[in-house]
Amino acid sequence: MIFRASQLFLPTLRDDPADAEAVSHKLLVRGGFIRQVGAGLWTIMPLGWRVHRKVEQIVREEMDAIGGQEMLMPVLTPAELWEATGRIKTPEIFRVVDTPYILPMTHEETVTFHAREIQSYKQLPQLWYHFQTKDRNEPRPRGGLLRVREFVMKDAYSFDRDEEGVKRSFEANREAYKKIFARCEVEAYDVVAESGIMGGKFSVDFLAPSGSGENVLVRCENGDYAADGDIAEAVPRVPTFPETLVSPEEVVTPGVTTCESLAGFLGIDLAATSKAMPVTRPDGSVVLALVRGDDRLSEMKLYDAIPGESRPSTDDEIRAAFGASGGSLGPVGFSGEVIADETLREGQYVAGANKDGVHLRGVQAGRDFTPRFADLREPKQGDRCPVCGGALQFQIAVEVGHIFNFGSFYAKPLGATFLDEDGQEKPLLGGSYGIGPGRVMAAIVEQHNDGNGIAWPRSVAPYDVHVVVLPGAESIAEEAAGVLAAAGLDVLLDDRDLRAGEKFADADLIGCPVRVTAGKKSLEDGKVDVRDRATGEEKRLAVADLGKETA
RNA sequence: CGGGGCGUAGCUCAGCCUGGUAGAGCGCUCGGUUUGGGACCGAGAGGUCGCCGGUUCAGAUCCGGCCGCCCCGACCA
Repeated sequence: MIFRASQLFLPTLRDDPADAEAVSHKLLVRGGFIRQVGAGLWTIMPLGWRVHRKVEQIVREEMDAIGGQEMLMPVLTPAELWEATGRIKTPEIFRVVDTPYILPMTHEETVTFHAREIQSYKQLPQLWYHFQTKDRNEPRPRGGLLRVREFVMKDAYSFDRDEEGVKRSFEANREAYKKIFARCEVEAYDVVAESGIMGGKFSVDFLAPSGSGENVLVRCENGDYAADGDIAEAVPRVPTFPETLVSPEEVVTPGVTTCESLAGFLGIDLAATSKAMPVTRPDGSVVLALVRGDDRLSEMKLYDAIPGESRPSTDDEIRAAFGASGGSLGPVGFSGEVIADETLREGQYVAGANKDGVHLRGVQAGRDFTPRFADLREPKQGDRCPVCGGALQFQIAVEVGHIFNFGSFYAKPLGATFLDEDGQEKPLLGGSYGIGPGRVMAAIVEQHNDGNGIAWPRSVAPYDVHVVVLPGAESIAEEAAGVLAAAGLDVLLDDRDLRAGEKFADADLIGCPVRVTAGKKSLEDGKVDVRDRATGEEKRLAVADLGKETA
């Protein structure tokens, strides 16, 4: 089909929007793909919607290929379904005031409501999906389409009779997702997002390296390890220890309150010091967390390691529990629980002495204090791969997909059971699989752009070919567009009354994969310029040859 | 929710400190010259300076409150 730019709503901007930071945010707004309505609220404009629909179609085809059945569940949802599962207390849920409805963040409750019609193991497995609006009262939307409060999500739900089936469904979806991202030309890695805890539940994130995003992808240079930075098990370097002591020795360290200044003062390796962070549990007890001096404590890992809702201790609590203040805390002589990072199992470290201005050398776990060990450190640049010891790369990434095994979490409270072969009534075992096409769009732009604009992969480009019409060459441009359209391509025909430079700039910005230019030269030789947006390669082709060359 | 920043024409911004007739560039409309990488000349249209209140003869400007948006952090099935 041919689409005439002169008649389209294609508002491109010359300048970056003032409030944009992320490349995808800038380019999608400048190119007229999206416009902001409020914080985290975006209209996808006609041009952007063409891309969105192409991403959707790829997702649809791959979901159908693994037996997915498309349906449509309503946005407006009875709150009672969410009361049944306890998720009603989720703070991000929008409630519709003075009604018994909510605007849900996802559809597990609703889909499980329907799964109650499944009676027998003979009907399993099932895989259902829809593309539907999700509303989430995000505390902080950001980065254009990267994090929003309302968006269309493809969410799929599987139901199985046993763990083996769950695993098959999960893996089928994982493979489908890999194909989806490959077809969209998004470089994405599936990484374990959470493992082995909470009753066998697990989930996998798909992370796309990007110029901006909210996740950190940790990846081994040899390709045998990839993880979300939040949970990556990276191996830190081995410290250079000073000479071993038979028991801890006090050393006076006036005014030394940081590990860096401590290491400098003593002339030792920063990695041979330890850092203490006290937290207070709901019952008022103080727990001391210990990591190596060159590491950062992961608060997320720490709070995961302590049951209940803990928080950093106040100065008063610290003084009461340790008899010293912030910079001089240590595990020796502390009566409460100590949680130490795994790195502290071996070796002797310098730690605070619980006296202001004094530290202890030669402090050894197991001998001088008895900690509980846990992984508490944040992985960092320079760490090695836990599989092969290779160098780890750290990249900012966008979470483009998330697949989740939730077991009977929803089926039990909602009473979605089936009769198994053995005559037993059992809860259905479920999984959910989410992709946001809008976020995928943003990730594609993050990965496919240059100084002039977007370079869409062919599979998701808003139009296949952008035909630039220069003055005098109107008829040959029409002819070229006709040949391309006859070959089954969607053609954006830029017939606007603008200068060549502006049309070229818009073509680069909008980023259709192929640009065809018809100008005065074309009148002489009947040929047009065909330029590849991504590589910049240009060739001159006869109009009649266009279809076969660019299809 | 904590920290920082911003709000003036469709867009990007200046003016505010030091109160006195609201500006520039781009875009838009009309006319003309141009036309293979964001041209030029001329004439125009376009603004309750985020909102409310206060101080003042006088508020875009000073003071107070509120709202909105962006960035960092917390949070993120």
